[in-house]
Amino acid sequence: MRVARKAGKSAKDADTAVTTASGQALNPEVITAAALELIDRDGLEAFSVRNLANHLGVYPATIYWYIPNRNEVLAHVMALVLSDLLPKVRRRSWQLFLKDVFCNFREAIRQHPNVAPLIDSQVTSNANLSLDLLDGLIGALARAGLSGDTLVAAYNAVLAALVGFTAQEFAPIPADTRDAWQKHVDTRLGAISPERHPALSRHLPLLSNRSFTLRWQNGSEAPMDRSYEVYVDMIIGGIERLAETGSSQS
Amino acid sequence: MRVARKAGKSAKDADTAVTTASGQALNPEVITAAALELIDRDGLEAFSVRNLANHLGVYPATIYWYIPNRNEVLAHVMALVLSDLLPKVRRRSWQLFLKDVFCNFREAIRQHPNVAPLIDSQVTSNANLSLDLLDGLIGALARAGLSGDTLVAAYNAVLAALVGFTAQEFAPIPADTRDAWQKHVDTRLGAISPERHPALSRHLPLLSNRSFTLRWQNGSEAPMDRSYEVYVDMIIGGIERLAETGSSQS
DNA sequence: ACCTGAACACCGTTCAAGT
DNA sequence: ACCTGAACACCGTTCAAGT
Repeated sequence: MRVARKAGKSAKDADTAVTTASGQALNPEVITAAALELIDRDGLEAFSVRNLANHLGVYPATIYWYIPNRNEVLAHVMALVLSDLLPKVRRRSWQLFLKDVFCNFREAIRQHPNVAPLIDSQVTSNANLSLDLLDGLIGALARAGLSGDTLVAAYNAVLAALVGFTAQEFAPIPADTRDAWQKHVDTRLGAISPERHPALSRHLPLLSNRSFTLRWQNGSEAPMDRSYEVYVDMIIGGIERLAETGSSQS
Repeated sequence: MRVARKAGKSAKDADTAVTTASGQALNPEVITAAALELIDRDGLEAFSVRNLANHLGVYPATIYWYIPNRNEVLAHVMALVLSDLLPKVRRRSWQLFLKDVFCNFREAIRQHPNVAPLIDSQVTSNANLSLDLLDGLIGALARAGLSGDTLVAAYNAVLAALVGFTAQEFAPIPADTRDAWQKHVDTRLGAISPERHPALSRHLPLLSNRSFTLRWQNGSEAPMDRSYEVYVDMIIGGIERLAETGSSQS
């Protein structure tokens, strides 16, 4: 099973050794890039340190010489995916700045949807968002006229909103959901009866596969562009209103 | 290691057999409750089907007779945690209805913070939110005057907002973050220099440990009540504005 | 300094066999 | 119908040993 490793010529292995076959250019960056590649290709569930090592043509323990544990590998992957969120254009209104960040974030995840489940665990805790970005966000809120506790609240609202929608939009949907849903829709007179759930059954045709918890495809197959636009406008509008009312309300 | 199982009297095992020692009252509900208990006590990372079986005084394979796989167990756990979100009081304004749901959701997770990482994967995909709740939410948006695509967008915004903040607030924070943060703060003149990050370094004292990505404790230790209030008001205010402008804007 | 080779202590899940 | 007992094919991580 583990043959012809250093030679790296074996065509038996599905993965071709990427680096160490030639020179020992192994380093955290190479490892992170390879990890993202694997996750993009095979999904997060299939990812393991052992697969990663295999893909790099190296023994598992080698990974640990560069990165201390699996979680840290995933943190690096998230940092890579989210490394380029800062809007390029300078000196725009704070509203447009925020809008750009929201769009960039979603776009970044859209190009690597399989990392979506990592957003909450990796973004919030360890700062994988660059300090430049955080500074930009806080600066935007300050320019909006916020300060003190209200600025703190607005910052948290923005960050919650930033990751919340996208994390869900691209969250993987269990394979059996499609069938389970089919059953639900078929027995609509049962579980989703007009008497018990009037609003739901009335608007179901409209919401079907276009809404969270009422869909069987995720954002990769069924994007939610319009909803995201409305959502972002809601957040920005909310900040505007917060700035108008002032930071006086307890 | 696996001794005196059916007798269930062994005090060597840290876990006391819960059910099957007496009668075989084993069923999905009992299993789910036991799983939640374990997750509450030991955290999600320590949870395994084998531990669960052990805790129930039963062999791992037994679990699979009632619930087909590990993910399904976790789905049941989420359904249990989120089973009681619907506001009791009837006939209030749609604004108050939404506010109640937001508060109930956060409160439910606050009582079982260790399930926070499951929110995105389990809530969005499989409908662990009851149909009653979904109907209530859609009904509230309809009462707000929304319809068509705008209602869809608003529904998605509400659901994204509902789970986004809380999932993050109670997300577990890696053990080493505290130290890593300490280092960051110590070298503030380095990484967080006033020249490079003016807004961040200016407001850092205010944001420190009170904001996402700038904290070393999660919502269990450092709650974010005020931010959540502002956040919820932003969302509800956004829906109001959306209803006023009508569903005309493309 | 960097990597091998093997081991340790776990997993989720399956399956024949018991009752 | 319900559970045992053991196995299969994996994990993350550690560590002595090589170079």
